[in-house]
Amino acid sequence: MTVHTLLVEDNASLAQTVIAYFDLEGIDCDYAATGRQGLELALSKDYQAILLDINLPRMNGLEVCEALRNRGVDVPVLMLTARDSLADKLAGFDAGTDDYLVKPFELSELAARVKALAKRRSSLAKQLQVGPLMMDLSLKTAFREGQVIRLTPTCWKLLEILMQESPNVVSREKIQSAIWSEPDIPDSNALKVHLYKLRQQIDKPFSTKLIHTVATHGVAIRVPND
Amino acid sequence: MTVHTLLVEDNASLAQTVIAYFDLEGIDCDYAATGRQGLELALSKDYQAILLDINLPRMNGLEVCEALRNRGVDVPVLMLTARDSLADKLAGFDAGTDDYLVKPFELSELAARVKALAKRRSSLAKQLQVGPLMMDLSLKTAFREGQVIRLTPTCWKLLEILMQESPNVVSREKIQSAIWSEPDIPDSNALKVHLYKLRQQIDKPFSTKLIHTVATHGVAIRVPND
DNA sequence: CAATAGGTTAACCCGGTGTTAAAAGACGCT
DNA sequence: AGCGTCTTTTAACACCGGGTTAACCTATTG
Repeated sequence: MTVHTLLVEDNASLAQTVIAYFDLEGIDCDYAATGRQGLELALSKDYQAILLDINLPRMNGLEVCEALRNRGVDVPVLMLTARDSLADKLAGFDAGTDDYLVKPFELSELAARVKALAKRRSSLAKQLQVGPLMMDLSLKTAFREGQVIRLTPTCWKLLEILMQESPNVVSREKIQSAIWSEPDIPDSNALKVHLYKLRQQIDKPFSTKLIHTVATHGVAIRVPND
Repeated sequence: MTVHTLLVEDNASLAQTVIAYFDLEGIDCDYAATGRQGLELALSKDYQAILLDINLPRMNGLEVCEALRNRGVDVPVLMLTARDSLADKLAGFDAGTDDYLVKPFELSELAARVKALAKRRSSLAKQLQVGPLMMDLSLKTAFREGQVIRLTPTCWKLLEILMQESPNVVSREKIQSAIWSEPDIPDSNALKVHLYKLRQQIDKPFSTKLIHTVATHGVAIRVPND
């Protein structure tokens, strides 16, 4: 069985070397040159492992990794770093990295680690995160600043949609059709009430509000200023 | 919600198979047999994803993709390739491809990727920019020199029209029919007032003015001297 | 210097949204 | 089935901010 991976690396010649070697090892490897492009690919396809250079144009490797985790992608990530500093490694694990390798490295070692990673799914659970808010999809539990948040089923769905789209604004129509299936959308102001209850749970007890209504456009969940 | 796609493929029987399968998956699919025809369709309609065969008569897939990008079309493109060579993949990303699939492929996988692409497109940050002014359509937020600009719904629409047309002058009639739908266009000087308020937000706090009225012709938003 | 296009200001009105309480419905338990 | 609890929906109301007006001001042009 072939292994499907994604390499995000701005040094084209290094990338080509790695890809050529992986080819011999039976590892299929997609390639992106920028962090942003890598993130897009990682979100659009299902890889068994992702290799991220730390230094990338547009969006660095740690940021890419964090963005992936925030959207619930739990593919194993291996970080490639030129700097052998402790700070980087720690930051890497904070961002949700599974392994790292310091440049320069042996191609054979890289291949071995990738294969190892591909075998085991990332140990991290599937979860969504927006600032201090965290939603564990497998535990079916939401937290803010470590505290458990109790949510009714509809509020859960509502929050899930908002977090998936975060930091974008979601139109009320979109929210409705996501919560209720077409025919039985409530005719009155049910959504308003659920939104209100959600706010009670998520924002009321804390100082910074995360749920924001954008007049006529809809609602967004995001950390302010961002 | 149905997904609208365009398939450009010269092999008619393969195309038919794909179209039939997509139908089952709820994916609406237009079809073109040549690159040139595909390009025309892609330019005339608004698709959520475009599937391009690399080998096409008249104009190959990469060329079609490049032509689309050059004209500012940013619809996600998935390239279908028979050759599994690195060169092709790289050339594909150069041309602005978002994803690719090597023939022969599973129909289910193709459908999955198309759906992923279509979804990503809608959540991808689309934004308008004019000099220091930036409008993020997904965040529903406008910035000037990094600062957030607070806009009322009508001012938002107004700015959107101006930026879309920038640096061209937009006539007042055009603005009106864009903001209000035909029957309920205000009879008095509502537009003047909104324009005024927009200026307050966008130009007042800064040294260079971006909104310019061109006597009797209308209004334009652009960086001066340009 | 009049005529006309565009800019400024403030007042009023209306609609979208937030809030609250109570009725209706779903669900598990005995 | 019947009870109690929790959730969802409904309805009614309060509130605030944006939209529209109209009236006045300024600039430009023939």
